[in-house]
Amino acid sequence: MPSGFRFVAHREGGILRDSEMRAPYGLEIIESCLSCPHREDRLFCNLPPAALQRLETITSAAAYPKGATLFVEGQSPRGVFVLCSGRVKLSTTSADGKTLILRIADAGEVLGLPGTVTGKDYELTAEVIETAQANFISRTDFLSFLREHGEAALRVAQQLGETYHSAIAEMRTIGLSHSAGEKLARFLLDLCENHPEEGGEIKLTLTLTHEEIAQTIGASRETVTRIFSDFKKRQFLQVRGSTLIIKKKAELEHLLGA
Amino acid sequence: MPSGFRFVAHREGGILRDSEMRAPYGLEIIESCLSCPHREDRLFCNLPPAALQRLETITSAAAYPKGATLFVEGQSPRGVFVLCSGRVKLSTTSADGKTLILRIADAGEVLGLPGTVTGKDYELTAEVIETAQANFISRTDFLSFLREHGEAALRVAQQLGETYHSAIAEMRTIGLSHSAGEKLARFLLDLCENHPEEGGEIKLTLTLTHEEIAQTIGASRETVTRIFSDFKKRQFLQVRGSTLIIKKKAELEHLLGA
DNA sequence: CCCGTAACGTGACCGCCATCACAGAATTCC
DNA sequence: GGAATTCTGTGATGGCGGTCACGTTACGGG
Repeated sequence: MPSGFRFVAHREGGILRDSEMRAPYGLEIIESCLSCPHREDRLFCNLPPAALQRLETITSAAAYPKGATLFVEGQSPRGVFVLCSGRVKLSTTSADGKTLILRIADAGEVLGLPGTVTGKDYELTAEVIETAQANFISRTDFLSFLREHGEAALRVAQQLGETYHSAIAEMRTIGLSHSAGEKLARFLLDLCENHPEEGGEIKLTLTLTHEEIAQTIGASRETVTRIFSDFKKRQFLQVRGSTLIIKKKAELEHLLGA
Repeated sequence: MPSGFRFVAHREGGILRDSEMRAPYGLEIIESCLSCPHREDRLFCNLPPAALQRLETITSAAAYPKGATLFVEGQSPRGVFVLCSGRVKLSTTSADGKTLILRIADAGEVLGLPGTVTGKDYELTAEVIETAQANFISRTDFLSFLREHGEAALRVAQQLGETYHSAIAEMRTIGLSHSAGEKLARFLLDLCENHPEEGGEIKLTLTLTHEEIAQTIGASRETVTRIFSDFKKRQFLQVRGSTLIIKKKAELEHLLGA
């Protein structure tokens, strides 16, 4: 179990404001699940009050610094982590040290779900890349909760389905591309999905290093660097610090066909 | 909807033997879910009788010849297919016709689950490669069934978790290998998992063509052929018709490290 | 502010494997 | 049983990209 694991104080009275959450409990931002801003749109939305209260009692929160690992590939599943804030890198590594990044999880996602539900070992390693707050629920508690509350089990199934979707998407970029340029183009276009186009260009903040991008698309760090400068030269995109501006999305899409 | 879709006659009386299933109903082998040999060890095991009977009413069975497609990538999800017998190829295709095979589903598996649960389009194409019998359950029926029977929702979550596992495994062979030889070795070793070793060798029946293997591991057909003959030359394995004998599993494993 | 480390940029090399092209073998199908 | 189609085997070729090597830039902490 990673160090720095601290249990959340159960809410004792009325609803607390964000500003009140800090000092009193010695925890920052960590708060009751009931008032979590992600609750509504994620895993445990619209559950009956009884279910939410039960959830409350089996949940414990903790803060993890950058570099901490929530769980490691091959471990037997301890339970799930509901990511409240921060970002987590999910990866797998081969015997000789080569690593493949599957995805970067954002706030609101539930990590360790497949392993926890099936009982098989975690198949990925979860490493914090941006200081994170996560609520932990032990496997036994979680499973009995799901058995008691069928609605929650259905939400879990949906979440798993979406995770599967994203895995397939990743497989497509790695497996169906003819060249590294195509892979990177696919990767960038995937990023564009959730960002609006304005004035013919799309602005994104890309916090990943070239190395990490390389591990995501199955290429070497050097090629990623080279292709990026190629794309810049061809005016497809611009990079300023950690912000990336896609200027010619159409051109990138044109790389996919062949 | 594919042609050849026929509804199963509901069981009217006592249990029928396999031999009795043929002529009377004009259907071969297709029978009630309640007596399906795969029921116990798969998705709907140990459900209470009420749930099973409800399941019975929303299930319709059909036979599909080799080459038929159950559903196509990009279609909006109609529902799930419980594969009673036969084998189905699950694949995805890029714009320029290159295809990637994710896995071959065997009897007992449930197909179309992620799409049906999440409501997103099917992300894969399901093509029958060995004449199949499948029970279809429409999306609306299936979802209301899951809402009524929470235990079933949990089983669905588990099934999804396992599917995810196998997807990760595939990603590892495609993404973490340094050479095509390594990919093929990984592929073969995966096949060995479910087969017992006897006398220092493992016997498998491999019904896939070189082309299909190539599409599974992300390589060209020719390289698969070449590496196979290389492995034969090195006495790692033997091929007799559609049976494949792994003679030196250790040597194959040795290829993975580097 | 300066130093140490991490991340980025770039050149040279060269091996693997995709691609093309075609020839046999083994099927399936009339 | 012969024709057509699909599958397997093999050579030649060329380019993509992985790897090594090193220089430069950015960043963060004492």
